[in-house]
Amino acid sequence: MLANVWMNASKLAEMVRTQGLVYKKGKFSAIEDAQLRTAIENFRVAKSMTDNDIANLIFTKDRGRGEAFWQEVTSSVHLRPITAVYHHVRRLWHPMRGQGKWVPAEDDSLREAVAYLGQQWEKISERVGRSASDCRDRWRNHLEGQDLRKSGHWTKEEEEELTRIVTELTVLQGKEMDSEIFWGSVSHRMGGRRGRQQCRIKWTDSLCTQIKNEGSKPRWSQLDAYILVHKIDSLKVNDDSEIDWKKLPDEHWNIWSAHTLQRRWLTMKRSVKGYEDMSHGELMDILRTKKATTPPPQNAPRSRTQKQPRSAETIVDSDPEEEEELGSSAVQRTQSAPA
DNA sequence: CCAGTATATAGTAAACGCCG
DNA sequence: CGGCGTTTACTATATACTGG
Repeated sequence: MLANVWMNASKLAEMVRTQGLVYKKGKFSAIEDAQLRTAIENFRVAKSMTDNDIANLIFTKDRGRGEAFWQEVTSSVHLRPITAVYHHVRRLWHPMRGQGKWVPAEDDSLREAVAYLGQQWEKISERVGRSASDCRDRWRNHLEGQDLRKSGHWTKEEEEELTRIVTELTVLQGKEMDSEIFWGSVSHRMGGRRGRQQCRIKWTDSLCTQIKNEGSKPRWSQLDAYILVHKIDSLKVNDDSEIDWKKLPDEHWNIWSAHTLQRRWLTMKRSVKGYEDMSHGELMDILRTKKATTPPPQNAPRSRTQKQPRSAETIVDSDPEEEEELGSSAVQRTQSAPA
């Protein structure tokens, strides 16, 4: 069904409601990508086609001609709808993808193309030499309204303005401070001086975190690293690309944004020598021991720089699954520090 | 104890991506 | 195609380390 019927999103949603259909959405993991590559290669060999033939098949506008191809490829990934595979593969195989930074000449070319053609991104793509979605992103995120846009450090006033706007949109509506927000409109209400991504990152990583920590910036501690490693470990994923970062924090350990946690994970991962050639499992084995056996420097000189140490006990005893012998040692370490 | 240097972190920007 | 989210790269600054 998923692999054979082309359903758009609303049709899918309806099937979920009426038929109890289950399907997977969201970012494709590294494992799924590998499965897709294998399936495509198998198809190519079985039909004795060239890479070029495959590319033609992927990008042909004649949906009927590629029907068997898309069905077979889709069946190689679990619970993905054929429509999602179609879009994903076309992006992945796009000849103009991944060209890196835009140079000023390209920006000029894009401005000119938009002025001439309006927002016809496929046509613009041909003129500029970047994929249609790259052109659209570059335009809407960076070029449009660029004269208004500010970059660099935020002033106190800007931070207060953002806090006020977000508070109006969340707390004053009876919502959580870190609930979903339409960042496009926040950006608009900031007078376009800051873009949607600027506003979002500034809020989730900095201002919101600071408020949750009673007004002062929290510092990343060894305990946080410990919790992060063990949370990831408890997910039992095969690869870190399968982690849903939004689901990591819980009610007692929620001061760090998903974005921050991902970044922390990345640097932690890179700190392991030879991580590039390791499986996720091997990496976790190393990190589990590394983060469990390296206690924070005793009566840490670190704690002096920590303006306002938050209560560590609440955080620790909130992780019932993760205590065991390691958990209890973490409690001891941290309880002696603040107070 | 200090200066000089290596390393970690925070803040920012932007590429990359999925959904309806 | 417009909407928004996620992941990674870059860089300035803070912190740790080292030899003198």
